[in-house]
Amino acid sequence: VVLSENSNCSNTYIALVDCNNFYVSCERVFNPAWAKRPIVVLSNNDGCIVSRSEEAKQAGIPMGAPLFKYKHHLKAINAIVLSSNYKLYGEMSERVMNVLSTFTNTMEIYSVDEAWLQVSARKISQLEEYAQDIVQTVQKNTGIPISIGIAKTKVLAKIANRICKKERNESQFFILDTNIDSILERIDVGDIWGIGRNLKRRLHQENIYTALDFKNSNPSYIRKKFSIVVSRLLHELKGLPCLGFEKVSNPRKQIIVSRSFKTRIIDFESLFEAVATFIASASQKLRTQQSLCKALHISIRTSRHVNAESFYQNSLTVRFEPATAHTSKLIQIAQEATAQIYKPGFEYAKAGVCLSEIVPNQAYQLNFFHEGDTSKEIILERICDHINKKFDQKVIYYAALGNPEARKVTLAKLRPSKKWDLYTVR
DNA sequence: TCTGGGGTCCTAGGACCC
DNA sequence: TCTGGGGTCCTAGGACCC
Repeated sequence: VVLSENSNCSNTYIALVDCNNFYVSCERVFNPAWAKRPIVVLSNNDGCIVSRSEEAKQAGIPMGAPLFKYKHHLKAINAIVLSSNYKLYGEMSERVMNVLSTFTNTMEIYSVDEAWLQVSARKISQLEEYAQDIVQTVQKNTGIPISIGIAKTKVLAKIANRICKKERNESQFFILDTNIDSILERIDVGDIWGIGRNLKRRLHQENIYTALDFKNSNPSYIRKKFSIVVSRLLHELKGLPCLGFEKVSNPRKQIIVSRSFKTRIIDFESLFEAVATFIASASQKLRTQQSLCKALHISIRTSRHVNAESFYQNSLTVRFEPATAHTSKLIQIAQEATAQIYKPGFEYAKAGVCLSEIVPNQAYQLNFFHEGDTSKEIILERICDHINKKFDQKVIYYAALGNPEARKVTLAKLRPSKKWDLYTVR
């Protein structure tokens, strides 16, 4: 366990800022009339509910629920049902993060709607003022409501944030600094950040049910019985910071693009067109972060919700030298890989690609016997990326990606769905 | 009929070495 | 007959997160 340098420094705090119902809140910024309406935002292909307004939560709509199970319920409560618009959420996220960055020197963007801020304060009243100021500024400058949890460690700040959201004591922040045990007593051990389903079950076997039980457990026993990961959580719960700050945004170590299909795919050609489309998108991300990759993983599968005989999934990882970020090279590799795992006679529901073994493109040592991406290829890709970005859609693409109109039918995520005409669907 | 997508980190165990 | 005790590197997959 590595303790941070400041572990004994009593005036350093960590603030976790979390946007409330982020996707729904983004939509409301541009449609103020929806302020009090129940709203849900759907996943790709309009399959699941991934964001809910407070009103929708109150009405009993669960997180992650498949839409088809709740359509009557949503109709009954006159909910607004929206397809997701990730471009919008990405831009709103950037605005929020820009505002937050003015409040600290040390900030880590943790997800699209969350950030950690390091802050020092001698008195609690200073922290309260600080939190209040952040809440108001973000609301004023972006229109997004946020909740803030403040404590000595990340794990405790997560708990503080959770209390703030669950118990909504009017203010939009909560500082967890005193009476910590009485709070931990009320928290289920499975609700601690980092404790998932499996660890919860194993902790229950050790008679550890609440966060307080966990905090009071024997650290060396936990380290032996579980792992370094769980042991760190225990120290964090005790107020000893073990989880550091990632100040710079590191380049991705793997880039995944995967989708469920709108309709099932049977033939190899269509399946490969989908895979090629994912490659094009993944390799563009790779180029944007100025990296190359040395491994490509392809996976395909039929629906999980079918009987055992018609279920099939397979995947394959291909390694290659030299490293590349070139779409056409990756498409060639993907074609062979897909052919190897494709089996006719199945109805494929999902496919994905994952680029890994990623290296920075300047530092990469060319293999003496192979040519890397040549400068002409690099320039060609750069121009295509630029044009596609400028026109905000795929204007130039490889023929392997298939007919874009046909692709829309299988992969469309923004296609308005007529069956929801009672709702507002983008 | 209809069930998301994109990440990180860690560990166990195999292969190999001296 | 008797069969050590380290160590490294790599990878697949588990577990967790939003």
